[in-house]
Amino acid sequence: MGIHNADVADAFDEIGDLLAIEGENPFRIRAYRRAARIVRSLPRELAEMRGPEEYDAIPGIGEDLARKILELIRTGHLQALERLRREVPPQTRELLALPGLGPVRVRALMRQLSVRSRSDLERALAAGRVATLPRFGAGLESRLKEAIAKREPGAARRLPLSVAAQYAGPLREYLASVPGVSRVEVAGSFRRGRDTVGDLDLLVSASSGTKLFAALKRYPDLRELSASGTTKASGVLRNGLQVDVRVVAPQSFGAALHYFTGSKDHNIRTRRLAQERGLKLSEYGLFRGSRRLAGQTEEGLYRALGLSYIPPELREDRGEIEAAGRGALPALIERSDLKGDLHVHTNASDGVDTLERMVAAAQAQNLSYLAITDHAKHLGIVHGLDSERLARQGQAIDALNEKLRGFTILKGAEVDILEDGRLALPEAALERLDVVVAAVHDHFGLSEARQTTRILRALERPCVSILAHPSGRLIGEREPYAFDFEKVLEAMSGRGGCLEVNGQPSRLDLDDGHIQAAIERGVPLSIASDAHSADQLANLDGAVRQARRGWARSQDVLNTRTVSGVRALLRRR
DNA sequence: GCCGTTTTCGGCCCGACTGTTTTCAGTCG
Repeated sequence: MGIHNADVADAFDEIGDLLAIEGENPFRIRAYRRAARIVRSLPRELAEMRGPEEYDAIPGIGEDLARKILELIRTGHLQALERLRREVPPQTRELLALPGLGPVRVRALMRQLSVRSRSDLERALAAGRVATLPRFGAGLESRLKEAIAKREPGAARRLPLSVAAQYAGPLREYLASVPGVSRVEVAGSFRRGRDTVGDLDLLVSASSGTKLFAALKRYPDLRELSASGTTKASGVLRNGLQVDVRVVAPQSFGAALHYFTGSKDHNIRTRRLAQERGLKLSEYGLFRGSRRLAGQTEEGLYRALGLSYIPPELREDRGEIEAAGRGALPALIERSDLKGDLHVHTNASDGVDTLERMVAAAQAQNLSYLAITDHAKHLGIVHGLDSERLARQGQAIDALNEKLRGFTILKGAEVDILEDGRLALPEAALERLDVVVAAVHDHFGLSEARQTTRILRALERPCVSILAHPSGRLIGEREPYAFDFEKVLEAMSGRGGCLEVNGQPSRLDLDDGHIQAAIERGVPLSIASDAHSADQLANLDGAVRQARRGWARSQDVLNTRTVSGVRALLRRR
């Protein structure tokens, strides 16, 4: 059916907003918003699950929300939401996104000036009626006029992590060069390695906040400084990226880093844990009364809370706190665990570097094998290899392998899965390869049923070793195509072979939730650069970060094995 | 609305900044 987790999350978010405008109990509102976040990042589709009992088992989803999920999936509607929409005009939600407007002021606008949309607000502002309301003033009035005139949509869109990194690096270096600054860390979702970043959170250890913020104000790439106190400042870069800078003393740095890294849900959980033990956790440290028990380092903080150290990639309140309490956190994979890369291109197809240069780059990256997987010839793929060119590349690989010591090149190809599930190369050509990477590159708009059948049919071919970038998403550009991931997992767990974690910054596909689901089903991962040039082998770093967010350990990943181990596993089918 | 070694009611993270303000509410992260 048509209801996806994102639809459920959107409905809960809308309920949360409308309840807030109504002035409901803040904790009830938080429950809806929290449930929306949880549902949105769930690795499995709710519609595929058994029903209310299974929903209720998800932490943060209780009896009531389980019932609402069921209602939405069965009927496509939520009576509670429709009732709310009759009480609170749904367009008032868009007012919440404007700066300085929260539920209290939106309610005042609605009740006292009959403002129920952005255009209503625009008229009320023009008539000079807004500043007359209690707790509204001239300052807020002009800020709102400006925001509406600029047609600011409110919440700025999230940038891919790799793009945010281009701005975070220079800003960090700039702040580190300010006199009196001893340490600068980029925290927030950037540090947690999320695939997209909404703003940059920088934490600074410095003798004086005001001096630092004066320097920040002179940062050439800064468009405006919107708030600046003694310990905290906020601004916007020229590209629209929001930046928050916080200054703390060294003895609080660990606690502040923890607080500023988040996630929000992880912080709330750890603070509650402290509270249950009669302690207080804030960005200044962990305290019993006025005595500081920890705070200089994150390690010390977790230790004092009775938890093992939780790597930032896991801090999403997805069970990491419970696991850390039991000492049962996974030993996450690290970049140095990777021994090879099973998906790269050369200038034989659409890459830019030669076979030799790709091999040299892999050696420089401390890898001991590399699968060359140029595109097979297919409509729309430029310079794709046909059987004959593939055979010739195979000879070149044999010749180079002769010369190499302690390094092996595997023969492979990235083969299109055609619309009907056939592969774009004949069986005879595929059989001669060590690694066949299959991928969907067109017809993204097929129905879920047809797309799933297409992929499953390709997976019936024993020669297919790896399903590359399985969801087809391009961050910020293209949504994943519709397909049933559960069915793909089921097929993979029966047949062997692995799912790829593609390191191209705009792909990072599988995402973290899918990775976790694959691991739970025992489906191995291939962590791949999909490099189209020698320097893109560095994509492996991003793919490892993504895999860590999916709780991946070294043993969950095929290419942490030696080349003979990989060969043995690929040959077993 | 969720949750429970203080368990079916009564709690629910904690603090900074702004200006609506003259002692604090609202917003934000």
